[in-house]
Amino acid sequence: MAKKKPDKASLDEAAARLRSAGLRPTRQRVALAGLLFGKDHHHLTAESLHAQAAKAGVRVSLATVYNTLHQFTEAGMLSQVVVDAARSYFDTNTGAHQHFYCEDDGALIDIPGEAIAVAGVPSPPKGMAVDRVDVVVRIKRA
Amino acid sequence: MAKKKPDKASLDEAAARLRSAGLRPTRQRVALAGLLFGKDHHHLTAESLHAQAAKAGVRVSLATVYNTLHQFTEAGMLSQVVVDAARSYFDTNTGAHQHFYCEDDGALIDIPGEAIAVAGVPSPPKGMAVDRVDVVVRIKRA
DNA sequence: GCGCTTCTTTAGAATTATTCCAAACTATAT
DNA sequence: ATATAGTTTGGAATAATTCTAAAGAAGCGC
Ligand SMILES: [Mn+2]
Ligand SMILES: [Mn+2]
Ligand SMILES: [Zn+2]
Ligand SMILES: [Zn+2]
Repeated sequence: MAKKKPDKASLDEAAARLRSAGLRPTRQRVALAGLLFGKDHHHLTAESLHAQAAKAGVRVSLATVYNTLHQFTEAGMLSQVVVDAARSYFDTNTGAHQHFYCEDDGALIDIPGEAIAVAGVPSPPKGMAVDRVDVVVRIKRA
Repeated sequence: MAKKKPDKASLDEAAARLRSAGLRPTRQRVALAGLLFGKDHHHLTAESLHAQAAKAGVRVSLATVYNTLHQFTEAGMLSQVVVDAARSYFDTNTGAHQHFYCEDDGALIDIPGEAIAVAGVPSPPKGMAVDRVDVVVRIKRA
């Protein structure tokens, strides 16, 4: 039997996490949090999470998946990765780190934050502050 | 009087450039090339170029603007900058360089290639080769 | 220039990702 | 239990981009 739904413990943990983010632990949010944070870090899109939820037997509308992803991002539980103009990726790894992006198949691979060093970033224009520095290493089949 | 259309010399130059890229110098392509390459490097979107063309009295459909931007990019005359999931930016600066991206108003500002150094990029997975390394410095009003 | 072939342009329809909306729910506080 | 404010949802609406097929223009040999 495939392990489809996250266990109760991780769901309770998810509910607690939501409460402390000021979000009501609704059935949908708890279930999505369970799917997102119960396992290793990974990358996803609204569509892929929606599909995963369906596969796990969780009924959620796509609109709610979008709402939830944005709320979780707002709350710092997810980060957004911009690598392709056509799709929005989200990342359960919110620490400072970078990515390989495979232009052939759209796959994202983490590069640990300590690995890469960016030097020489000029100071931003007056009145602006650096929010973050994103590095995308675009790769292709050799 | 505002200088609307590029002068004849730069249009001839544009036509030559197109021919050597294997593209027929049609009225539309020559005009767009004139708007794109006659001045300093800059960033643009399909919509903004389409609007600029209209203002200069050049009749071109939006579909042709999209086609042309892609063909020019293919030919190495433009590069594409991915910073926002909602819009596709193009850049007349095709040399190696990086960008500030202002999250407040969507403005792009060049960072010279020599300024930034990225160290520690791990080698890509077997069979893959690095196409390029993009650095986006996201800034916000302080 | 003429005719032929091939490439281009274009209006408008189609596609895709995402957001909006208003009505039907539901978590939480009292 | 009730009331209230926050949530979910199906479906419509947006917006950027691509597709289609028909009409137009460029290049070539004559
Ligand atoms: Mn990761
Ligand atoms: Mn889109
Ligand atoms: Zn990541
Ligand atoms: Zn640039």
